[in-house]
Amino acid sequence: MNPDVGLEAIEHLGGVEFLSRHIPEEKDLIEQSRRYHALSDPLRLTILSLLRDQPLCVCVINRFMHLAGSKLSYHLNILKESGLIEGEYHGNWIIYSLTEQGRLFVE
Amino acid sequence: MNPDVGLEAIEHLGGVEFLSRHIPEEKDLIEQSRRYHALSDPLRLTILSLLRDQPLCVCVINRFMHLAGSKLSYHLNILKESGLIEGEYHGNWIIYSLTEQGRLFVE
DNA sequence: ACAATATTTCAACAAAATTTGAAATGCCGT
DNA sequence: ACGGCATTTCAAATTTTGTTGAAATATTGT
Repeated sequence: MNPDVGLEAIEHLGGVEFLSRHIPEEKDLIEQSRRYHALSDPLRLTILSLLRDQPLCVCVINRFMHLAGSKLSYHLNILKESGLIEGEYHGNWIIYSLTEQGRLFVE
Repeated sequence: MNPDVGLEAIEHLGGVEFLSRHIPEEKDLIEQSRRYHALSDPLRLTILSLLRDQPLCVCVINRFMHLAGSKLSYHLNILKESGLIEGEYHGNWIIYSLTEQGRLFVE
């Protein structure tokens, strides 16, 4: 037995399989969910906000965040791996900045 | 010792605390990360896509997804709790649809 | 009130993400 | 090459999230 909402409209269009017409491919779903996962933590969202107007080194970020170094590093790495930020050595420090992708999610 | 990038520009504007000027409040950070968490799973993204063009009952969603009922229910609940979908009984079935918020993340 | 179906809830378990502190690495100045 | 600082890496412990199957709840039709 079927509900009175939603199914007929689909059945006469080609059945349940027709529903798949807008579903992204598996690999895109995985990439997308990976990016959302990177955004799914308050600490990481804070880091993105900090980088909004200028690149910053880890030490300055942490003047603000007050985390164990390894913890901050862990979160920076997740943001980096998902393509939201990038980091580069300048002398003794690593300066992180938003990528173009990352910028899409700030502000 | 401080890096040659990022800090002075901040120091003379009011120090590290000035960085906080764009950081959302804690409760907003938590709500935001909660929403992103809901989006951080391929199954859940698939459900949102399925609902793109029409509300659907759980049974029709599952004709497509082929999940254990309790598993589908678990994911539906996460989407609902984060405000991306809403469900309502129509007769024997619960019909889920995208909320306005949810619509922002589909397509 | 009862049977039948759709869906959710619950508790136990499994898997994945996060935290922690110690050790390693990278870059600079001497 | 060495010493010092910034940052990362690693493995173990902890916490959170996701899965499973059984039992509970909700709704309709009789």
